[in-house]
Amino acid sequence: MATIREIARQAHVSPATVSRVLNGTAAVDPQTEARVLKVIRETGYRPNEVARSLSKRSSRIIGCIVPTIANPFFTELARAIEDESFRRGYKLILCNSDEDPAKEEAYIDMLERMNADGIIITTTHEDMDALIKACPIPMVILDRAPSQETAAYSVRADHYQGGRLATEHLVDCGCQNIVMMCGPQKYTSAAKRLQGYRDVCREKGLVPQEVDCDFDFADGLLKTDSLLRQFPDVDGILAANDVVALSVVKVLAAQKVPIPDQIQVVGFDNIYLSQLMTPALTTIGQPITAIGTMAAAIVADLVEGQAQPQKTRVLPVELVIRETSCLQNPEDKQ
Amino acid sequence: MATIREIARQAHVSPATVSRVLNGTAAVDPQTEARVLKVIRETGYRPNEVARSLSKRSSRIIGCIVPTIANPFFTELARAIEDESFRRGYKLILCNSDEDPAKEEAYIDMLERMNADGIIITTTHEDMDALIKACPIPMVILDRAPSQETAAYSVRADHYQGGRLATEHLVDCGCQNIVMMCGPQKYTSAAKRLQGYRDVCREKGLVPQEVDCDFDFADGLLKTDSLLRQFPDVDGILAANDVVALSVVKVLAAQKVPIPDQIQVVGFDNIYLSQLMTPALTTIGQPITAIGTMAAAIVADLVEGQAQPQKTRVLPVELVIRETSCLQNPEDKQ
DNA sequence: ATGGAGATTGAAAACGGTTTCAATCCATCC
DNA sequence: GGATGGATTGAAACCGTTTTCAATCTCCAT
Repeated sequence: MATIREIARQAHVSPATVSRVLNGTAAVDPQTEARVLKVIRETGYRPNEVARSLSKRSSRIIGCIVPTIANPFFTELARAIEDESFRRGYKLILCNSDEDPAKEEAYIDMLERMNADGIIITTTHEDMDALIKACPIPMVILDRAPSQETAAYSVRADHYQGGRLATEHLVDCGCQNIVMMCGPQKYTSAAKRLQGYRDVCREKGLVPQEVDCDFDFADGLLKTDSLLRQFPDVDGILAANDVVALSVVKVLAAQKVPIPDQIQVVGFDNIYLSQLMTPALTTIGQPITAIGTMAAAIVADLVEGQAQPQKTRVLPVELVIRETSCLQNPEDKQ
Repeated sequence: MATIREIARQAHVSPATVSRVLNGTAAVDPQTEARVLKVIRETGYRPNEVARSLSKRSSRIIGCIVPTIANPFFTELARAIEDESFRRGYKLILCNSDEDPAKEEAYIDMLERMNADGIIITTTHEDMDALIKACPIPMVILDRAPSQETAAYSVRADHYQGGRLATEHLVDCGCQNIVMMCGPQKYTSAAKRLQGYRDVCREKGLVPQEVDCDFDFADGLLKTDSLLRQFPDVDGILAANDVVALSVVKVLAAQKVPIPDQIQVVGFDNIYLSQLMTPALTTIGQPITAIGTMAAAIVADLVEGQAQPQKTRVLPVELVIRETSCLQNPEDKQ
């Protein structure tokens, strides 16, 4: 691989001049420029990105850390982030934390040492604030709410409203015995949804019934099973997310419980898959693409020194009614 | 961020010595070492990875390029690759080519310029051989077969055998009118499966019936629809992959076609999702984790200068029978 | 002719590590 | 007592860019 000095030698100029034509950082005589470009073209020279990063202390790399790429919600998010990053001229490094704070820290450390320009992270750390404070480069929090004081940048959907919408919908569908499968409460997203559920229950005079559940298939299967045993009269299930909802539907189908006739199910996220399942899933839709795009745009702006006026962006959710729930007809009501 | 020279100054040694204790590349006096380590600990010094890469012309980064992270097959593969890479001390950069050869080349270019140590790629390039030849760093081809001459490293499942197994299974299930939804024939994986299908058809005296289909949900929905119109008597569908099979099942369910009673379906890949669908999918299982682990192990070995004796690894597939197919009972046979 | 101003250019110093090479020190061996 | 040799160490070059700073050149107004 040729170096810039080699190009300079062949074009009878200094490396500085080659750098200038490469980056357009200063005017160079058109004739000289043509000569340099010719040599570059002929040799197929490509500047070494590492040397460039070292010199500029910037790599045009954005790191993205998610709990797990196995959840389609995060891969769809990552796709949106990548698209926007790419559009703005950044490369994206996608990292899996496996919900392991240590691995998460290791990746942050790695990214900083690679001169990454920014980090977009859905942290699983209990102490989000410490993380943010310790990070010397722009960071935006995805899908989680940092505590007020840190005033970190964050983009997320309105999970509280989502919890409310889902619960209200099940009530509208005639459910009397709604059980919520709560995601891990250390995540603000899960906590907010639960809060929305509880508030609606109180308003409607229902007693909240809750089951803890991780955000994955395996635990979804397990917890659905125990849920059915613990609450034999359940007629509505609010799944922790779509992936869990899929497990719920799976277990119900295996037990020949008719959906939505006996039990109605609502998911959360509206991943692409939710419309392809059989039956198609009623769910709370997050604007996944908008969240990802916005997060990437914010880091890019920060990297380029454009201060963002608004630090916290909470995007609206929407109820998407499909086949796992059924609005009660007025005449059915006694 | 402190530099190595700063540490050297504080520890009253030269940068060379600090480097030596950091890397263990040469013996240093225990007392000196202790002094250096103390300073490192106190300052929280972390070596700059970029400078290190530049100097060593190696970054301990492995690039992984897949067509799309939206297909769970590739995310599961990526997870396995990441785990093995991580275990061997490499970072993984995951890139989406979107099945766009230009984007693919751009990523390869980027990786080379970042001093990536190796590349694992599921290429969508028609001319795989040119790609491989042009790449100055270790590369292993995933899920595709390079042409004999290049003798590039590759890891893949036995797609031909998979095509055969699936077809034979449908025949065993009593299907007389099997239609294959072929993936894009420019991919050797799709071509091999088709070949397996055709061979079994010939052996069994069936006439092959084929429909072209991309490897994604959207096209799966579209092509299932046209398939049903084109072949009204179809009683067995061989989907291009599990993702397409999911679409097939979706369309059949929407049209109230009973599965497997009227039409039986077999997928390909055995992604995690296939067991969670309703009905659970009969499919040809690829050893996804083994493929990923092996690919990562091979690049790592190559990077570390251990020549691999065997360039091509073809791993076995297996038939996984679930609910979308039904073996014919002997007594049912007339 | 002279003095700037502005346009081009190159030398050299970064950036923050690693590595080669030679120097120094000290113990050991004839 | 001097030669030998191994263990430690540091100076300096190097990796391949960018960037600062000063030098040179050109052109034009005075």
